[in-house]
Amino acid sequence: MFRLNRLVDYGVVLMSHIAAHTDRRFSAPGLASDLGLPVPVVSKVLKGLVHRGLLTSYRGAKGGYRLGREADAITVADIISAIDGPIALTHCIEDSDGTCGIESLCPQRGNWQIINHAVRNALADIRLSDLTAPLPPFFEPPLSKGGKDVTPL
Amino acid sequence: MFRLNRLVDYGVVLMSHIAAHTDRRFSAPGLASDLGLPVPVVSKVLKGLVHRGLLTSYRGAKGGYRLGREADAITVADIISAIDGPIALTHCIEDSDGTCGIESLCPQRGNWQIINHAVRNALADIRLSDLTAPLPPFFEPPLSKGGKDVTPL
DNA sequence: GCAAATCCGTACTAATTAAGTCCACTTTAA
DNA sequence: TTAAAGTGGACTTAATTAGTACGGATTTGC
Repeated sequence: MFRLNRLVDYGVVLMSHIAAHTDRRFSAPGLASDLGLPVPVVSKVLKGLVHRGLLTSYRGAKGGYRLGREADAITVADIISAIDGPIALTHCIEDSDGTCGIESLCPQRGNWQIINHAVRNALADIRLSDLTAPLPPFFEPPLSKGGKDVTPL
Repeated sequence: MFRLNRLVDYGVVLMSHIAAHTDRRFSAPGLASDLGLPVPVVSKVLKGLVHRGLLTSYRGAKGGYRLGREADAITVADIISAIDGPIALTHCIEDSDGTCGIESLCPQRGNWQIINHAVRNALADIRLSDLTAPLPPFFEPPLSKGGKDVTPL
């Protein structure tokens, strides 16, 4: 179906949620309950985002995550490639192990680069700050009652 | 890896090959041997392309395939969606079976539409006539044992 | 009219990839 | 010191994709 995989889907949702409250730290369990997803899954996604610097993590009790840089300096392409690896629509672009013997002669290579660039550029043009829809108020954790999810900074 | 599936890869290669010789009909077995792919696989891909009118098929002996319309009236988005189904990067756009209980309230929907549109537009801007690299005469297709990528590095 | 070449549709199996889980470890606040 | 967090890697299961098979329909040319 030519679609992003689910983890990327989660990633975008998580990032836009976190971006909506830059003054807070969000814990993995808290985010998981916000989104109704299993903790290990959320954790896995966050892991990738941290690794690429899109999120900063804080360990220990009251630890959690916040944006690694400004929301307008993070693009959708960044998020996708953090979780999913490089955005390469076809097999031959990404791996350089030389499985294909005819390399430089390859007549299709140019074609795929045209296509790859078009898509990459499209995704690199969308910033996190353009994705303006956070989870609405009624999805937010019950802060007043023990603040189980979101740790205020 | 956020990539097109292999059949789409084949499809683009097939289409650009066929587009390079608009005066010929190409049979499925002929194309398969040009690309070094199994006939049933090529056949499957061509099927989808015919179904969407990107190719016209001719049955019977001396039958085969040719472009269904001018190369500059066929876009990469057309090819992808013919083989792979609609270009919908995330799950919640395409199926309307209501698995997602919050549908119209869904705060992420708008975000995904931004992203989907960007990618769709990028792909719809690339025409088959822009993909100018046919298989050159000296191209010797690698002998395929099934899962080989058509597009070499 | 028949045989050969070709496309058509569907169902099936195998292979690959993605999704999700688990666990032992480290870090930090109280 | 203990509990609440993140980290990293290995693992299992689920889902999807790739590829195969086959019976049928259509056209050409002899």
